[in-house]
Amino acid sequence: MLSKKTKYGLKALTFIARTGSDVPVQVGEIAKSEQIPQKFLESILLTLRKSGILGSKKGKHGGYYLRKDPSEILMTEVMRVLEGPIAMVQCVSLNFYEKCDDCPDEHLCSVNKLMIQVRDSTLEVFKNTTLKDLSLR
Amino acid sequence: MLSKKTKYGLKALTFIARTGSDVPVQVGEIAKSEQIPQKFLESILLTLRKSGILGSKKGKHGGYYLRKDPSEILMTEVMRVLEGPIAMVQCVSLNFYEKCDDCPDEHLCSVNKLMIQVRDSTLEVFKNTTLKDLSLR
DNA sequence: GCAATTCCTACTAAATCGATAGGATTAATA
DNA sequence: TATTAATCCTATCGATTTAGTAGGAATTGC
Repeated sequence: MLSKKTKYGLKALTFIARTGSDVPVQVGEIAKSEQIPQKFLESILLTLRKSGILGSKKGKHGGYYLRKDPSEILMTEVMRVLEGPIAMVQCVSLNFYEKCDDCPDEHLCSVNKLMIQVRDSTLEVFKNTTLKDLSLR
Repeated sequence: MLSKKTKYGLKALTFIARTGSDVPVQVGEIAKSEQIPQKFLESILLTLRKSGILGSKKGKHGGYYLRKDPSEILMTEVMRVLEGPIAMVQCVSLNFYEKCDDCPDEHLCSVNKLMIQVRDSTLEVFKNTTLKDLSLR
């Protein structure tokens, strides 16, 4: 299941992209419009800023803005920041690989085999979807 | 992330399929070979039996066996039994649909749009993979 | 009757999730 | 320069889920 963090994060990014401007958008505005607990959203946007997807401006009239054009923000990047590994098992993860402690040989493992396929097909979707695609109504 | 339950369940099913016979396989044998805590595995195989994927024989020389040929056991079925919904959000699930409480209109929701694609591509993998495929080395 | 197996219920420790609380820091503006 | 409004940061917390464990009842083969 998708975490609320990721869900809220995607909605917030979409909201910002849909404004179509470079003027910073405030957390409160997004929280109200998307029905997201404001404090929770704050921490999510902070994560997105630290990862470089969002930029921020502090103080009065501050807020968050996209650091790239929506058409250049891939879902692979967003999902990895918000949700973590895209693969369903670590032994199949491209960016977060770790050997299974129980599995003696990955190449004989049926779970490994299946999850590679799932990873690749999911990756295909994320690689071909940008924030611009999400923001189109 | 895939739960251990699902991981162990898939490994156990593969193990049983690989025996290639109708003689019941004992939990202890699978647990030992696949390095799975026996009591935990017991409960998993019980779930698979209740769902109709496995059959069982009690008492001495008892154990678990497949109720269908491995080539007829689809991953869609196995995954739904072990892991639950295939979709990453309920509002996109075919078998476990539920409306999001926060989302006023699914058709305008960017998360919905993205997760439908992920669901379909994952489903495509599961629909085209059988236990037989997994059991081939 | 005994041994070996599945079946069933209940419990538990640890981790994760979904927040909330409280304030520090920064920037615009009057 | 004081005020206000925003982000930034750390810490905490209750609820839920996960990954088992414990103990024994029921069933079957010999």
